[in-house]
Amino acid sequence: MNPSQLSTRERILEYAGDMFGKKGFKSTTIRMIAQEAGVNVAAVNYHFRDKEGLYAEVIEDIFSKGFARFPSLDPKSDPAMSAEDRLKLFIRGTIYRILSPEGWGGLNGKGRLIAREMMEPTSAFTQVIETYIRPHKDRLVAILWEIVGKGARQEDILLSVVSILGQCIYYVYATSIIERVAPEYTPVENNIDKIIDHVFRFSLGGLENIKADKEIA
Amino acid sequence: MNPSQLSTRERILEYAGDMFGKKGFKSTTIRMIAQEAGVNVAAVNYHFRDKEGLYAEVIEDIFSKGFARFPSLDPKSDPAMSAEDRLKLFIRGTIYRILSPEGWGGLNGKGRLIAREMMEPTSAFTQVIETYIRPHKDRLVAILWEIVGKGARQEDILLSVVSILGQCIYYVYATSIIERVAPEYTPVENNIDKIIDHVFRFSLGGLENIKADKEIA
Amino acid sequence: MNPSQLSTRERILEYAGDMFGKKGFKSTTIRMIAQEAGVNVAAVNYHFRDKEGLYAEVIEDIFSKGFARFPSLDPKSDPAMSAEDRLKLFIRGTIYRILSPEGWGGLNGKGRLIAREMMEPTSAFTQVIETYIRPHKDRLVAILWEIVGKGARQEDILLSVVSILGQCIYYVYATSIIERVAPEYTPVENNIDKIIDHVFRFSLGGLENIKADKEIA
Amino acid sequence: MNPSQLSTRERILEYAGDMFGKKGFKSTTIRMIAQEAGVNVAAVNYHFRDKEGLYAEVIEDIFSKGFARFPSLDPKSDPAMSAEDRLKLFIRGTIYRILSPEGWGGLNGKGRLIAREMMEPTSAFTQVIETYIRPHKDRLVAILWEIVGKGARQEDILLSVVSILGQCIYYVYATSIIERVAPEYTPVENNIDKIIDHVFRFSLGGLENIKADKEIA
DNA sequence: TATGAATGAGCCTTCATTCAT
DNA sequence: AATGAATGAAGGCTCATTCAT
Repeated sequence: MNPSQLSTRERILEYAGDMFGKKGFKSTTIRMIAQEAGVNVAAVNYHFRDKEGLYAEVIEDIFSKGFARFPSLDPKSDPAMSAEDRLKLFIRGTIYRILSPEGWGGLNGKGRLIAREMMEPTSAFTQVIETYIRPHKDRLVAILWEIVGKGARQEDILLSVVSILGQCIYYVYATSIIERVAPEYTPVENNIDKIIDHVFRFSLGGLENIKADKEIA
Repeated sequence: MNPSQLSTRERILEYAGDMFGKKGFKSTTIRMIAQEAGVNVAAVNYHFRDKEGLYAEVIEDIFSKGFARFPSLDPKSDPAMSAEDRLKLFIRGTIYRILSPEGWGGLNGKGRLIAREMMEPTSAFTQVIETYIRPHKDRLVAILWEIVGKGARQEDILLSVVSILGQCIYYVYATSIIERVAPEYTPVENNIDKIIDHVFRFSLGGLENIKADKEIA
Repeated sequence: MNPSQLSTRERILEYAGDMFGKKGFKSTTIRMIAQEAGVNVAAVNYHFRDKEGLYAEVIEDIFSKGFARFPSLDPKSDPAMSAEDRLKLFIRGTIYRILSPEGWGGLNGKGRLIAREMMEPTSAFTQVIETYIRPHKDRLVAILWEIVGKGARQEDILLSVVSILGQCIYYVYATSIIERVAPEYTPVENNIDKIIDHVFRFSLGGLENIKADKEIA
Repeated sequence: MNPSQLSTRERILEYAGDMFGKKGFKSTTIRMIAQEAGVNVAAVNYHFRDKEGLYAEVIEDIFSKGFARFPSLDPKSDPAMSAEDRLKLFIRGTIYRILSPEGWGGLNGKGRLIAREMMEPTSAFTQVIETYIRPHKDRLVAILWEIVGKGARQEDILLSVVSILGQCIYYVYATSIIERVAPEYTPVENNIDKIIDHVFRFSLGGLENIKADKEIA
């Protein structure tokens, strides 16, 4: 109700997101967060029960905001749109969400937090998977069925889902490698549209091959 | 020199690899490693100077063994082999290295350690990039030039490298998600050959599209 | 004044008694009390100034109610009664007060609180001693003078006071030991009348010996 | 082995005993103990695992030393001794153990710690009961059977055990009350022999009465 | 009268490291 | 080469209390 009360809680959440992202759960101390946020250590425990509680809210916050800003299916898309066009929108949404500064900002932003969660999910994450990730994946599956055709094998669809998402996400994971072996493409954020185009084209070609194989088989 | 000295050091290295992989650098305590290895805590500092020193040796050890067992270019390949065939060997080597139990065993093995290093490289990793990863990538680049043709844009080649490696590595990163949303494909290790086939086909299709675009352009 | 105010205050007092009894002063937190009582933490400080203030009121409350319900000299006794009979009434009152569920309920009730106070009296207790315990003891002294005879030594009287009260109170203190080494007598509350008889008989015998010795001496 | 190592551990144990006795488990901080003992806080955890581990060793230490110095059956006693004489030795041993400065020193010494344990036993205490207290009680039971005669009821024996031990221990528990209402008998330690005589005489009289009742019944 | 928010002090514990042996 | 003892720094958490409302 009172704006200053709100701001304490919000401020903690904000700085906690940054810090958890930069240093990981274990290396982040609530003392540091409290200091940055200009509040007492005990305030963290007061508002979020414990460090894990804070972490869980941070994760939930990031996902809800990220998917609100860049939904898995762009609202601009309409049913009349071709499956290919919707695939492009899907890829665009995904890459903007994970890479752009307005989204999770890649490995140097909140993206690192998510990347870490994917590798070693905490209990906070299992809920996130059901709420955000599974529906996200289901939407991609639906698009791929349309592109590859009803006669496709489910296995090929699922493996293609991985192929497409893997391409997108690798730009987050491999940031530090890209910085070293292909510095001309960093910061990755500057090349988002190029990346989107490439992933779309590459994936379309890949699906074409899947479709062809299926027909042959 | 003396076998018991060697074995203490080696034993520490062995258990440290497991533990760092399972719990991360910060959450792994040298006490735990020492206990598992049956040695005194001080022995770790004695042999590796400090925790970071031990970690660096673990990383180097994993990479040297992993690339020795599954080189980026399978020695069975020969220059007469087609670029496509060499691409398949490359993909096979990569996926076997990161996913198979004889390699890094994916996210449940030492693969987790490497995944973590990619996300937040320590000083130990920068050397590893130069020694193992850059040559690895260069080999893939060479293969792609052959497949796409000399007239391709360098940018397309690099983005395609990411597309291919991203597909492979996503199986490691996304293990926990796959376990939840597509449990029928876990453990991922059981589907290695299926995965290799798919990634190869999908990538070949992708590259086809890149090549076509180039020709059009 | 207003009933809801009264009830808040009373409710805190009630639950505080339970909790202080069960867990001791230090281990009882005002948060726990507040939660059980369904009031805000700050209400405790508001009504009782601080934790110690609450504690002092709890102690006073317990003593005043306990001695009101089971006075040291049963009102049924009258001056014409023999000293022996009054001793029995005294013992009965004491044991019922400390052990019976209608009294302090022994070590599993508020008795524990009192036991603790005896061992480590807080400032709240010194007043209780003067108000309740000293008169209680004085009444027993008077009875003993009558039984042993005016010629007794004061010292013998005082030591006998301890002998009698010690027997009674030991049933409270030693509850946990009795539970282990003589479980057939637990819960002690079920044997109150047996205990009263025994303590009376034993004490009468003891006083007989004191009297005899005195006469010899 | 090394005297200074031994002394660190021993020194902690010593000061911990004092402090736990004076302030109770909860109010005693390992910081205070460490400071008094002139060692680092972490040394406590190193040697005793945690605060509870330290406490358990303190308790065990106190009991083993107390019963070693003042056994429940004085070694001077021999089988030819009369049951009455052995009762006196038993009472003497008990009271010296709990009250004398060479023993537990009453409520101002380690006796307070034990008193607290009796009231709210920790896991450390249940073992102590079996090792020290039950055999202690069994010895008293044996003596009482001899004094009261084989025809006595077991119940009377057990209640008499409580009557005798209750008298002894009350001097510990009620120290603070005695200090106020009968200051001429404090410090209680100065009157140990008087107390022993009284408890013995009083108890002998009590048992006489029990015996008589039995015969009548 | 009563409360939710916030605080500051303090506590137990963990951990990497050092040191004497 | 290897260890047991000991340390200092830091971290998460709890708790009684205060304050503005």
